Amino acid sequence: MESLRTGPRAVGEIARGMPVSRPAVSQHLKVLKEAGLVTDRADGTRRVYYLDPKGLAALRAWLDQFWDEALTAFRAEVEKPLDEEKRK
Amino acid sequence: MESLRTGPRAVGEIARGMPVSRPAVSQHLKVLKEAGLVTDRADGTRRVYYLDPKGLAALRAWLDQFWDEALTAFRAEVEKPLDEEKRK
DNA sequence: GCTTACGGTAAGCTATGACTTACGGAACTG
DNA sequence: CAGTTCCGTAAGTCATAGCTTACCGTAAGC
Repeated sequence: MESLRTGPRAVGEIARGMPVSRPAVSQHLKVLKEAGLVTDRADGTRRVYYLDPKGLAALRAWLDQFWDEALTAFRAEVEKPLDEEKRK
Repeated sequence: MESLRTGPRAVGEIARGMPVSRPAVSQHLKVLKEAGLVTDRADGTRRVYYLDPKGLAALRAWLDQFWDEALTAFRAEVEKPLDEEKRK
């Protein structure tokens, strides 16, 4: 995903900058595609992959909500002062 | 982490709602703690864990930046029109 | 002081994630 | 229509993530 951050790339192109084989990259991309995080497009014999904004948005939305809930709970915890200690 | 979303919890308390053993939960918490995503506090013989806002914030910041860069690249790609096809 | 509740850590097992090599198919190239 | 490039998938290997059981320390209750 880091490789795709700056734009579309073909499989072999990605693999060249990686310490792993091309098939390994293909397998990664397959998983990411199933997860909705990347999409691909044919370009001759090459296959160009790029990030899927929808997937990223979903991830962001999830994290944002998680963040909100956690922060709310955190505040509630802080502003729940003394009496707690007693009735343990 | 989902278990801690709504507030602090003790280890055993978390484990009870999980399909795994208590030590397994302890190990998860250890990793999360090393990652800076949770913190803990002693409470008698119990050990209470809660989300670490700092860690969450860092995660959010990373994802936000990733998102920005990706979206910028995405726009640039779309607004890069015809002439590309020719000089392949 | 004994016992009981709670958790961290060690040791060991197993499923599987992540890689590799090998192969085959699709699309351009001359 | 051969040869080349690019890629996906199959099959097999290996390291280890993630669990379990067992054990030990520490705090609290009676």
